Amino acid sequence: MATFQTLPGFREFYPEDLARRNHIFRRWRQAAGTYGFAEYDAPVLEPLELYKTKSGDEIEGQLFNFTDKGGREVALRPEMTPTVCRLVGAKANALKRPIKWFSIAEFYRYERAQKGRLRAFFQFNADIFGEPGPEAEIELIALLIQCLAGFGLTKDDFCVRLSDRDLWFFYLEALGFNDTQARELLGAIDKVEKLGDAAFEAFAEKHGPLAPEKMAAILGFMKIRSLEALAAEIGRIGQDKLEARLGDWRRVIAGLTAMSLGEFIQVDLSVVRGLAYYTGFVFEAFDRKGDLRALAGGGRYNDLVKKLGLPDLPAVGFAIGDVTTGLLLEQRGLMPTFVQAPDVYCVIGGEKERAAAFGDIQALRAAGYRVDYPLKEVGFGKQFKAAAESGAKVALIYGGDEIAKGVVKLRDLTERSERDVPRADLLVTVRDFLAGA
RNA sequence: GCGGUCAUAGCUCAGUUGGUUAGAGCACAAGAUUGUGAAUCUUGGGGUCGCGGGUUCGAGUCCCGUUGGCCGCCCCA
Repeated sequence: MATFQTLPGFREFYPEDLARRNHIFRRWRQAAGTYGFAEYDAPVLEPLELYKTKSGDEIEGQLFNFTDKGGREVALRPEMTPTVCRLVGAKANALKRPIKWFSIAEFYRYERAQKGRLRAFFQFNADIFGEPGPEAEIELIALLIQCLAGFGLTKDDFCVRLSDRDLWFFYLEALGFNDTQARELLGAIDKVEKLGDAAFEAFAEKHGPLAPEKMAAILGFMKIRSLEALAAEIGRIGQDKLEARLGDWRRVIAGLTAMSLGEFIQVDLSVVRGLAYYTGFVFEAFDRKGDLRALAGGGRYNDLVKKLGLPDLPAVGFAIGDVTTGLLLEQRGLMPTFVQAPDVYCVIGGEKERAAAFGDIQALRAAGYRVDYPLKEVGFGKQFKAAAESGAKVALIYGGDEIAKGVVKLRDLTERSERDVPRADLLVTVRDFLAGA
């Protein structure tokens, strides 16, 4: 066994693995491009303080962090959001609005690896800055859907659960809770799916038991799964803030429906996400059939840019990871197999013929064709076998007889037929052959 | 950080109540083969049996520890 092992939670990408990874990246990049998002990148290493400021000191336990030789406390990035906030914030006054940016980058988290979660992973991040209205949510959720639908996944494979922290705060306010209590209740709501009623025990210990009718209202609000039911409940409460917020919901749903994406959306107020920095809509993409963890997640974070010491800038964004996406595609049989085949494979008789072949090989390569040949002199039998196994459509045979006649034998590896081609016509003949094949 | 489970060749695995020099298939390489295809035959390389310790005359096999994979808990930006 090897003396040095790969670090836990890290992956190596052998050619087949990298081909699959690139396939995912290609689709994401394509989606972002068609939605008018500009790609950026940023440092892998950042000041530790950037993440502590955003998420609190406890975050350090989940980071790959160390002190560099200059005495700086630094960390490998665990996410892109604070970084992109800094990039955008630094030039906020000079950038055209809306600012629509995306990136594909590797992230590092010091956590125990398990299914769908590793210590090093890639994420596609997309954000819109400078647009406070729900139009930004429409655009971003549509992009999120395309980031999965681009692989052939349909509304039967995944859905986007839409929720809203503002709506919750207004609702809890209407029920008579103060801001501190509301935050704690949201923490409990986030855990109800796992813990059931026990999720509210911590709240009850601090603030006294929940009145049965309020508990029932909260549990009922969580179970809302349609815009109609939401409107009905808000109408029952009759509070102005809730009514106004319902208007934003109608716009988001209407917009996505007009994009023919309505069937991907699932109203689900049980999604609140643990992160305290989200300020409005939050959304997560889920596998509809399987038991995978969340495929993607995002939401609005209007206060974060300012919190990082930058201009006040509304923002909404999401991230989707390569690990769960890859698992889902494998499960659905939507991950293609990739073969790296040359267009042309050259069979070369000996050293003399090699010199002639090299000239043609380079000419074909300059014309953009993928050309391969045996590095060392081997028998014809082996070479023909290698040519067939390479996956090339055509073999060019450089034997002593051919060179003497000024021709190359062109073998159709599919049809197993051969013909002589004057070397002067080789480029044109190969081009026509490959174009016709 | 906690728990379960597994670890023999590049891959899939076999390996008897502990007993000689650890095997097979696939894959890879060479040859049969100095001009024609995934075949066949022959041959070869490749293992400190994850690592370390213990029991024993003797450990791939039993015991303890440890590292790593997988699964789950905590967490999940």
